[in-house]
Amino acid sequence: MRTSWADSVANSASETAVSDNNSLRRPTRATYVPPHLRNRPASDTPNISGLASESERTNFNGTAGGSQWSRSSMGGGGGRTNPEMGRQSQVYGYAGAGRGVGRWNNRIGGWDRRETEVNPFGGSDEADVTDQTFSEQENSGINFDAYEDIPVETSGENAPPPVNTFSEIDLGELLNQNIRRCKYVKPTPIQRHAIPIVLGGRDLMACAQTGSGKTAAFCFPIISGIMSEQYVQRPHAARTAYPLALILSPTRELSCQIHDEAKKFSYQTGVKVVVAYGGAPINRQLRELERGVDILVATPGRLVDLLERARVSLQMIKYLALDEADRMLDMGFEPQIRKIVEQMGMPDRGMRRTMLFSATFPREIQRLASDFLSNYIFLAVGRVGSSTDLIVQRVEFVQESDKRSNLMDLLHAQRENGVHGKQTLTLVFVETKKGADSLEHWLCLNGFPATTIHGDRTQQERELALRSFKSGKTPILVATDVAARGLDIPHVAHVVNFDLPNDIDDYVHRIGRTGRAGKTGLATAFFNEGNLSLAKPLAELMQEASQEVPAWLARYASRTLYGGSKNRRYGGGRFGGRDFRREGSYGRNLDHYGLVGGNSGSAYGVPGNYGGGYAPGVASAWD
DNA sequence: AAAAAAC
Repeated sequence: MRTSWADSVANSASETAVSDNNSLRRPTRATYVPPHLRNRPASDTPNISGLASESERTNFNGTAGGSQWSRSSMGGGGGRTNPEMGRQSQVYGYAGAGRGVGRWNNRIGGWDRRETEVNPFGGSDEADVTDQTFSEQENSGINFDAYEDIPVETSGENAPPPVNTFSEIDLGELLNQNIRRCKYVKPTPIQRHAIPIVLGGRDLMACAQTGSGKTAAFCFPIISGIMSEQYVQRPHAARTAYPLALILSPTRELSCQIHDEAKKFSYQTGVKVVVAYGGAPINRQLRELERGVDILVATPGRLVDLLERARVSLQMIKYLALDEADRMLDMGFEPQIRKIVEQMGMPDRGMRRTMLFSATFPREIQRLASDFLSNYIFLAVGRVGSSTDLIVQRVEFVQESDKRSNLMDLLHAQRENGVHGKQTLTLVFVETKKGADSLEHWLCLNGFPATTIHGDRTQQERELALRSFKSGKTPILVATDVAARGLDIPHVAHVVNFDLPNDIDDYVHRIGRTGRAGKTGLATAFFNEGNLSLAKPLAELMQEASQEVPAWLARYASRTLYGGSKNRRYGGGRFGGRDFRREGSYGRNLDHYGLVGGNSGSAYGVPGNYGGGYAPGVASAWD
């Protein structure tokens, strides 16, 4: 039987007192103090247990808490009494704590770091939270009824059902407050499905379009889970940090961005988020870690460093999330990730919750990834106007030697058509770091303020470049693939693939830097004989996104002999991936992703505009 | 073949 929340508070407080007297039986272990109870003077103890009585909790579980949230955030529609709420509250043991903490925090001043916590919602910061700001998207004319038609595939045993509103999920009042502060009115499709799956204790491999709210989808269950697990004990070694959750991403800037988001979601919850990445002074990161960490956001290299110095231990990890998971498991990263997950003391799969997220998930990477997962749910979710619908894609045939003058033409046209007062940002992708520097130099010489971001620049230069671009000071950013994934840069109107990538997945991620937050975007690609291997997948992708495929590109595509193993899912499919575990019965010739939808399994939601495959030779689950 | 990721 569970002890009550009030008991646990009293227990932790008294055990802390014992520990202070040096008479604890296990001197290397201190009782875990829940994040929201830390740094609390002992003299306040009597007040605590009195606050969250059993009756208050019952009251909260029944109607008060739920309807309060529903009323303020959902209008009248979300206020129905949900018979499941009581049960969920029992399961997660959180509802009562949420209310108790809220009142408690009002009474007690100066005991918690929350008093000095910088308000991440202050000032202009608030305007930055637009990616999932549905009120804004509604204003921009998106038809939200179309969400009903979003193709969703879930596979795996007994997937917890999706929810339609945040109020159906018992995330806790403090987190709910932050969700409101972020102006998230309604969960995005990936959030509707992913959050119940993880809160239900299941592992997850999730495939969802760029800009569809993945960060919140893995942060919410982590934060909620950490707040509701009151009885966890963490060892304390003087200089070793024991995070409960680890979020890994492939670039430093993306880790920073996730950290910033996670700070918003955990504001005033007492859940501590720390970021660690290379290229920045390690001492500041070490100090932050020493002050305590619940959620560690990191890039792999720096994390390995910290683990080898024994400044971080993964022994207490309860949640592991890999963002851009397919990149994290590709050839360059996989050994490092395997080391972190399998050889550095992290609890085995099954003893932790593991979440893998990306917009793309090649089959061979899925196979690798399944090593890290336990009886997982595979989830593929498209979204309204999947980013490729919001993005107009153009391909021009441009010889290598003509690329610069062609870019110049684009930029001049843009400058002439530009609306004054409205910042137009252009992101130019090139293949190499040297190429980035040289193109930036040339652009500046020719009167176009540009900057560049790539792995040969110092971290300071990289961050300065990103800031300068975001602010519009240098409205052109020349980038390598370091900027291809995950970065949420508002107001990018135009992505130019000056050099096309060799992998269609990289193309998908690159163009996903525009067309965000319900805005439309333009993506222009320069194609020549050097990109022949991309002809077929690119033509298929464009066809699938209802883009105009130039006749010359279609010819290249049909001539391509490559087909085979590099064959992709875009021909005839919609966005999304397919669970590689389900491919046995289809025959091995199916493209390496498979397709969302089809007539099998639990897939549902058929978009009305499906127009058939581009290339007749490509297998489709619809055929 | 290139890019990213530690000092």
